[in-house]
Amino acid sequence: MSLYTISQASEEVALTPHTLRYYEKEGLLPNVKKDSGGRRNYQEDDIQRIGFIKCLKGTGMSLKQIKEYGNLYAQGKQKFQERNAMLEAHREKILLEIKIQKKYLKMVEAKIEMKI
Amino acid sequence: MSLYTISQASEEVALTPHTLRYYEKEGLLPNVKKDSGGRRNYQEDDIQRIGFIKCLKGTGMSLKQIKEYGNLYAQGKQKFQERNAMLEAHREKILLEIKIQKKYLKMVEAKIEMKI
DNA sequence: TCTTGACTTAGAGTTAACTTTAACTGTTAG
DNA sequence: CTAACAGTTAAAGTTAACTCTAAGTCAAGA
Repeated sequence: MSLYTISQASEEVALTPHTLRYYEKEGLLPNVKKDSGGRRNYQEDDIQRIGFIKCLKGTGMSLKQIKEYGNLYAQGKQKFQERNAMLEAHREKILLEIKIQKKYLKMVEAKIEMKI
Repeated sequence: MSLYTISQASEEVALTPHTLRYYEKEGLLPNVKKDSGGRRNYQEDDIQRIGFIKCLKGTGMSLKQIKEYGNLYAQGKQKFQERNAMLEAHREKILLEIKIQKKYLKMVEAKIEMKI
């Protein structure tokens, strides 16, 4: 089954087809299947993967780092520790960022309350 | 009193002197005082203002918009409503962003917990 | 058959927010 | 006096993550 064509996947993950090809070219999406005519067939796990890429990217990880993470992932359990350490460091980064955002939120709210 | 020279202000707000001049040139810091020799003297309210600029910038507002906000600010109470509307919209944006970050945090934590 | 959507490579363009460089001149503290 | 710090303009360079253009080829559905 061809679960998703590029334009269907594009809609599903809210990225343009161009960006999907770009991610693939940059090595973030290895092993995307293609049909006899060379068209991409995104499988469910590709969609999941893109979802996680968006999560990492949305929390400030660079595509370069995301790619490194993916490479570790591809090397299986032998790289499990390294990969998990990466995620845990990233988790701390997100926690800190949320903390900062909350502080900034308070500053903005204080300014609003000033009414001057 | 010259409260802060550029390098003192630079340390205080954790921005390079170059960036401070750049912000000034871009119109984000109007009315920075200068001494007889043309050197910048940052006053306490300049430092406060830079702090708020960092807050807005840190929550994703572009320098261009920050400048617009500053312009409204400079026009006093006649633009109070417009300015406050801007802040309130920004407040919503921050709230949404925190929400998204929390969702992403959960996704990362789930991945960590998977241990695969 | 024709239109639509997909594919390719390769490179140029975009945007934001700096950052650096050049090529100086001027001021002040020790 | 001189080193350290400050100033100027003007323009080029950097980085990330696209985004677009060219200049085609190819395949499938109505």
